Amino acid sequence: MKISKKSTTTKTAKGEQTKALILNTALEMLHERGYEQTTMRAIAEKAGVSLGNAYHYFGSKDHLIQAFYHRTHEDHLRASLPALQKESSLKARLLSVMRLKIETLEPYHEFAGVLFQTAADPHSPLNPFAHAAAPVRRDSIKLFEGLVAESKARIPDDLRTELPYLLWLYHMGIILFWIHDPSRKRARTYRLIDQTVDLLDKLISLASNPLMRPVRKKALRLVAELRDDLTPGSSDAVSDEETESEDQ
Amino acid sequence: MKISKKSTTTKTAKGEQTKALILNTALEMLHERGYEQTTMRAIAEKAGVSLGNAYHYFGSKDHLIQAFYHRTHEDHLRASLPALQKESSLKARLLSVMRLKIETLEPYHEFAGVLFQTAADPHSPLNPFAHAAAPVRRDSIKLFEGLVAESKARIPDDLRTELPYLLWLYHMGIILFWIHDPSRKRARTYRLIDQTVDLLDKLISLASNPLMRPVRKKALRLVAELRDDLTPGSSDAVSDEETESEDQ
DNA sequence: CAATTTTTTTGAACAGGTTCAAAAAATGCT
DNA sequence: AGCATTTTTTGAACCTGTTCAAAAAAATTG
Repeated sequence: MKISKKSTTTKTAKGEQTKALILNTALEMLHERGYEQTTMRAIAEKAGVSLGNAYHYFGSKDHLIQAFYHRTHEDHLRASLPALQKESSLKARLLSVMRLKIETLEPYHEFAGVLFQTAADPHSPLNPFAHAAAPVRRDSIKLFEGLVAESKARIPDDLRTELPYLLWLYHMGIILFWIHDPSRKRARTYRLIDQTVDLLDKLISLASNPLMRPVRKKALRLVAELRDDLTPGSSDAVSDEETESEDQ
Repeated sequence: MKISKKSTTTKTAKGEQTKALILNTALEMLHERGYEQTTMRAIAEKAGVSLGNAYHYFGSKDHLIQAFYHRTHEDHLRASLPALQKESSLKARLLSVMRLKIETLEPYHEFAGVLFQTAADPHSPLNPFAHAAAPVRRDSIKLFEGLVAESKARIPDDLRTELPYLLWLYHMGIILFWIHDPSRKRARTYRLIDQTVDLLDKLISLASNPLMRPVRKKALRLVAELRDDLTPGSSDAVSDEETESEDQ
C-alpha cells in the first residue's frame, strides 16, 4: 500500500559484491569467535567497510544470521543425499539424517544457544515458525518428505501426509536437546537419537494399526490445525501479501 | 574454593528495602510498558535510585525478570487450588489448571515473547531447564503432582511417576503456542487446550493398557533419562555443589 | 565514642547494536 | 558530456546494558 521509497533495496553489481563480502566475513567470524565476539563493528572492520554500510545491507545482526540457517541446511542436505539413497527403511533413513544433522551443526554448538535464543522470539525473523523463515523451513520439511515418500512401509495416508512435518518438529526438538547437551562429543544426543528413532518407528507402526484410527484421526486433525496456526504461509496460495515484511 | 569477598550480598534491613522497591517498580513497569521500554535506567529513575544501585541488587536485567516467574506461578497456584478441590477427574483438573494458567499469564502476553526468548538461552538463568530456575520449576511440577496424585484413575505406577513431569512439559508447550497465538482473546490457545487435554486423557488410557507395557516402559525410561539430563539437580541427593552458580 | 570494616549508593565510563543525515560513487537519461 | 536520480558509503551520534572505582552511610568492634 505504501510504496514511498524503493527502500534502498534495489541492487547493483557493486552492491551485491559488498553484501556478499560482508556476509562471508560475518559467517567466518561467527564460526571462529562465536556470537558474542562477532560484533557488527568487528565484521565491518574485517570486511573493510564502514559500520553503517553493514547495516545498509543487513538491517540487523539477526538478519546476518539467517544466512546461517541456509548454509547449515544446505550442508546437511548435501550430506544426507547419499545416505537417503543407500538406506531403504524409514528407520534407517531417519537415523542417518538425524545423525548427519548433528554432525553438520557441531562446529557451531557454542553459539547455537544464542542463535536459538533469538530464534525463540515470535517477532524475530529468525523464529523457525515465523514467516520470514518460511523458505528454509519449507526446504527443511522437504527433506523429510523425501525421507517418508519413498518408504515402502504401510503407513495410512492421513499419517503419511503429516509425517514430514511431525518429523521436522521432532528434529527441532533434538536440536534443542543438543544445544543443552554438555556431554563429551555430544554422546547423549546421539544416544537420544538412537532411542527416539527406535521409539518413533514403533509408534508409527502402532499408530498405523486400524484399531488406532479414531485416536489417530483426532490427533492428526489437531496437528494439521496447529501447523496452519504456527506457520502462516504453508497453505500455499493464501494471502501472500506481506512478502516484504519488516520488523520494527 | 575462592571466598575472596563476601560478594556484596550480605543483606541488611536497608538493603532489603531498596531491593524490594526496585523489584516492585520493575514488575510494574514491565507490565505497563513491556520489556523493551522497561530500561534499567527507567526503572532506577522511577524507583528513585541510581542505575548502579539497581545493578548492585540485580546483576542483570534477566535477574530482575526471574521474579516474574515466581509471581505468575504463585498467582496461578492460588487460582488453581479451588478448582483442584472441586474437580475430581484427571481430565477436568488438567483442563482447569491449563485454562487458569493462560488466564494468569494473559496480562503479560505482549512481552512474554521476549521473556521466552531470553529463557531459551541455555546459559541464561531464566532458562526453565537450567539450574537457577530449579526452585520455580520444582514448584511448578509440584502443582502437577498434586493434580495427578489424588486421581483415582487406574494408571500404572511407572507412568504415574513420570506423569507430572510430562504434564509440565506439555504445559510449557501450550505456553509456547500461546506466545505465538495472534487470535482475538487467544481463542485458539483455549481451543488447543480443550483438544489436547481430551487427547491426553485418551492417550493416558491407551498407555495404561497392559498390551502397551513394553513400549511404555521404553518410552518412560527415555523420559526419565531426558529429565535428568536436562534438569540437573532434580536427582535430589547428587552433586549439589554449585549451589551458588554465577554466570559470566 | 572513635576506628574499622562492611554495605549501600553514586556517577562516570565503556561496549555494542542501531539510526540517520549527508557525502561519494554509480547509474540513467537526453 | 552534462545533469538528475539512485545507490553506496561514511561517520557521527544515540540508546541501553553493564562495569567499576570511589564516596557516603551503616554496622561492628574495641
